[in-house]
Amino acid sequence: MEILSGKWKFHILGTLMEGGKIRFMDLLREVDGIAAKMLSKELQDMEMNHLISRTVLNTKPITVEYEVTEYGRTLEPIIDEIAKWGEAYRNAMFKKQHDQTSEI
Amino acid sequence: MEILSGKWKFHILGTLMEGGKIRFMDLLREVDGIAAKMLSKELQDMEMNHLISRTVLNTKPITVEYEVTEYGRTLEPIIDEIAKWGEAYRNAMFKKQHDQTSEI
DNA sequence: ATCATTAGTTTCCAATAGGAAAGTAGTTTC
DNA sequence: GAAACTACTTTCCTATTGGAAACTAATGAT
Repeated sequence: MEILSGKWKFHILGTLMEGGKIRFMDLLREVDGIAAKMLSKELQDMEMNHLISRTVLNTKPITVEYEVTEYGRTLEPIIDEIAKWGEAYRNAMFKKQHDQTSEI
Repeated sequence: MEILSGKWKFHILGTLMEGGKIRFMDLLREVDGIAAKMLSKELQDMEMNHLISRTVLNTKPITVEYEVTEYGRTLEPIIDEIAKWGEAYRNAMFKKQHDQTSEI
């Protein structure tokens, strides 16, 4: 699943799946810790893969709404399965202080 | 799922799940395109996360067998769900020539 | 002695990922 | 006219990822 690669796509997609249509700035606030550049890049990425749709609204300051597409919804079983796993095995935390992505 | 991050973990885990116990050199041959360094690193990573086990056998030239642990097996629903998705939506390839993560 | 096979490790390097901060541009409010 | 809000983009920089190739070390075969 290279289409879900990167640090943020799962979180963004999860947020959009439970929240429906969400504007850029609201995503920036809801996805904790993400920078504008990353959010923009990840959204473009997922839009290119047709997982989400982008709609520009002609409001006072323009706003842009993002939404999971029908195609993106087909990923829900996977996202759900992962969420389920997370809940079930979160307690079995086998990570240690010198975590695997770094050196000894 | 940072524990399944990287280019190879899914492939290695999938191979081990269907193949049972597999030796290093056999994995190197079965996981197409992987370099020894990467295989070694990813196996260590997954061993640290208790997804697989490593067993040294005292054969003529020593051999090392890798196997999915009981804990690693708990990821099977996720792997299966992803495989299912891949089969169902492989045809809907929305990736274009100037693709963001790979080449053509 | 040299080669092959086992399971790695080491080195060197290029490409990608990711973050902080500032900038752009249009509109509206004070 | 300055500040604020929208949605980004740009720049600069560091860290991580990943690959190719060579190397180590033990053992066995030719």
